[in-house]
Amino acid sequence: MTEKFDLDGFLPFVLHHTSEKVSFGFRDIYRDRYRMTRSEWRVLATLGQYGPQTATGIGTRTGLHKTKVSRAVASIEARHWLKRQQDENDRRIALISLTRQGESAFASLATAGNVFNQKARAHLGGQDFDALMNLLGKLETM
Amino acid sequence: MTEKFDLDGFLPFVLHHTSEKVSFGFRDIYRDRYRMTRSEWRVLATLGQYGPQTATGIGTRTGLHKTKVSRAVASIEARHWLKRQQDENDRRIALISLTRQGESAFASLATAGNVFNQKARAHLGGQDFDALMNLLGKLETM
DNA sequence: TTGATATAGTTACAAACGTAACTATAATTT
DNA sequence: AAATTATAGTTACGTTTGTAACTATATCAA
Repeated sequence: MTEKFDLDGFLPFVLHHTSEKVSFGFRDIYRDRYRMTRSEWRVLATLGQYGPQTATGIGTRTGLHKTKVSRAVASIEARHWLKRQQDENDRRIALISLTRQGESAFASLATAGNVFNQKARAHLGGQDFDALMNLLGKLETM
Repeated sequence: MTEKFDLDGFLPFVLHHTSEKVSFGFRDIYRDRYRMTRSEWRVLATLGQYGPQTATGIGTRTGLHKTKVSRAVASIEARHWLKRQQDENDRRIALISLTRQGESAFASLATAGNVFNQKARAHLGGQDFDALMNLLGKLETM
């Protein structure tokens, strides 16, 4: 006889479900506060945390596809939160960096992000939170 | 001075990243085998596992928004994998159930799903896998 | 009973996405 | 040096999504 399938024990389902639930909690913040999409928030966060870099660099750090990065960068540029500086030696690439306004938005969201993360940490307890992060890391290399 | 923000320690980011990575592994299967979207796969799985039910019921179990359910059901119906039976007493609702072809597709994907899940379980080790599922469950009630 | 409110599900429209094709430049090979 | 291949990033196009509005039916309240 055929083995039973259980959606609630199926890792991709549970993972995605939890991820959405958690992500939406923070999405409300950057969406309501600045009307940003998730890609835009990630690009902003990456530039804020790691400093000026190319679009490819942002893609590598965030795991975003280059078209998503391209569109997010264009949209953040449109609100003057970042500027691009063409590379002299390699004219295919540009160094992207936050403007003062971009830094300020990042600072605001970074603070909110830290509060959010602390709340999650408190909810699980520090040890369990760390254990979870560790287990998620292990899944990356599946 | 302002506290540092770390994207790689930020739960929504890590969770989403891992979720995508894991989900894509299985998505390749239902996408290549049947050209289904994630919503469609979830609807199929729910009907396969829990049996005939209304669109609202599917939405409740899967966490899918009712428009997603509506579209997924319509699309699965178009390939004759499910049928709807209008309720006599309440004509707003219909009982949705898999056809024989739908059952057969579900059986095929359920088997693949179980293999996939077992692989993930083996990768982490049974105890860690269970611990992970448990921790994810705890996050649901955040 | 009739008017108001709630629920089930679909549809319309704009925004976001995925894929592939494209432009431009750089690096490598012959 | 010319031809080929690789890389950075953008654009075009069709698909999927999110939000809100809508239709239809049922329930509740006056």
